[in-house]
Amino acid sequence: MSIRDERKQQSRQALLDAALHLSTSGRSFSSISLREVAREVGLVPTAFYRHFQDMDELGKELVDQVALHLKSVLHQLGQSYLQHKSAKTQTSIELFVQAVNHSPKQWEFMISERWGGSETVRAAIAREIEFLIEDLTTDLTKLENFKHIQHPQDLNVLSTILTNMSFTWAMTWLNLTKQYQGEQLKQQQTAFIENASTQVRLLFRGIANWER
Amino acid sequence: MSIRDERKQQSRQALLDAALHLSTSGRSFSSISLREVAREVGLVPTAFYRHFQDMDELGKELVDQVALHLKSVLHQLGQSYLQHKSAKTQTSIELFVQAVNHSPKQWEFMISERWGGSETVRAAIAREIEFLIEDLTTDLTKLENFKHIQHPQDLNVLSTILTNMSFTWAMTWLNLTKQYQGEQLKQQQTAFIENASTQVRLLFRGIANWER
DNA sequence: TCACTCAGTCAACACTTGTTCACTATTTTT
DNA sequence: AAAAATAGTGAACAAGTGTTGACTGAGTGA
Repeated sequence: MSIRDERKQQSRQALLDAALHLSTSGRSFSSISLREVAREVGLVPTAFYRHFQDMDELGKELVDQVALHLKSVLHQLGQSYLQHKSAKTQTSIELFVQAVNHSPKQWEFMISERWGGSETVRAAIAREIEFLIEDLTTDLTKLENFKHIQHPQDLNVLSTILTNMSFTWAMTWLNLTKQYQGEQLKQQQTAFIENASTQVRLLFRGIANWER
Repeated sequence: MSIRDERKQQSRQALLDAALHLSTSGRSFSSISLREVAREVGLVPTAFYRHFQDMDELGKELVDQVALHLKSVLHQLGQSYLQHKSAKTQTSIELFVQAVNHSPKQWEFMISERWGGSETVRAAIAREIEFLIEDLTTDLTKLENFKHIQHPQDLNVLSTILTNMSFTWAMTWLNLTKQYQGEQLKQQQTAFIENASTQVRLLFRGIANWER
């Protein structure tokens, strides 16, 4: 890649990073301005147009990038679940919140903009979530515990629940860090993990006794 | 109430209605302006200050009002569930989406602003949702099917799941109406109802076989 | 009846927004 | 080495924003 293309790529990425940063600092993507994003990376507003036609185009690109990131994180998470044979549900949840802690902005963006104010971003996210659910479904097919499920669409239902619930967990978890601190935070966190674990156990108890 | 107070109340309510309308027309609450709201009800921007200090205060009030509405709708829904003894899960879901259809803007506001761009609105909604979960928990206590649940916090977990999932259902349902139309819409809708029903059955199968 | 309260008006302010256009300076291509 | 391409600049625009202060006039209470 030529020097110029490389630098352009840097600026482009800086704009995307700035947008992600700004729209996960208590604001929403639809309420941040083109000028703010440009200012954040030390660029003049007009330079923005060298990279994106408008904020909507940046938003679409940002969704793609964030979704790609989350997908790899989730895949990694799934692998480490398969590795540890007799994995307890609680440790699974702990691994999950650890993953959320590792890239909080990506999770927050994906979840809060899912029903956010930008039409195009919403559409892009909906598309990515469908893929996510699809991927999870095929992963579940390979698990020993679900061999007794006859109708494949039942696994899809489970995948849908798990995905949606994990989004709620992630956001609730992140909110804890914002609301509490110190010892009280730790208390709330362990309480939450216990709660989420029970949710999963409840769900898997349903699966174990499933018949149409 | 005096004539003047009555008219003031009308304007106040008109402002709240306008805000709800604007923030559920593909936009978000944090991206609508004080002037827009005033303009929508045919008032000069400065008149806004006779009713609210700023948009945040209006937002808090709007959350209160919407939450009150949803609470009554949900209570009514719960009652009609208790009335019909052998209620099938599918008809329950159908009643639910019917309720969502009855006041779509309220549902959309509550759900999309739950993780939205306004700090104060988010806090207010979080508070209301906690109450909602609490109420549902006490309602579940009275149901015959759950008498075997020993730990009361387990019912709270179930209530949490149901509440969060119903939010996702409501939003997914409303999105169908925006994405499809005609015969294809009906197809998607019945498919969704089937899907959501399976989710509930899965959950209740877990409850039926519950033990710590 | 008459002074008073106050919801709504009007004009003005300082500021931010998206977008245009002509420009500069550096890299790439010929 | 000359010419072309282009990321970033700078000034300017029309339009929208929140908030101020002084006003008007219909309804209220003495």
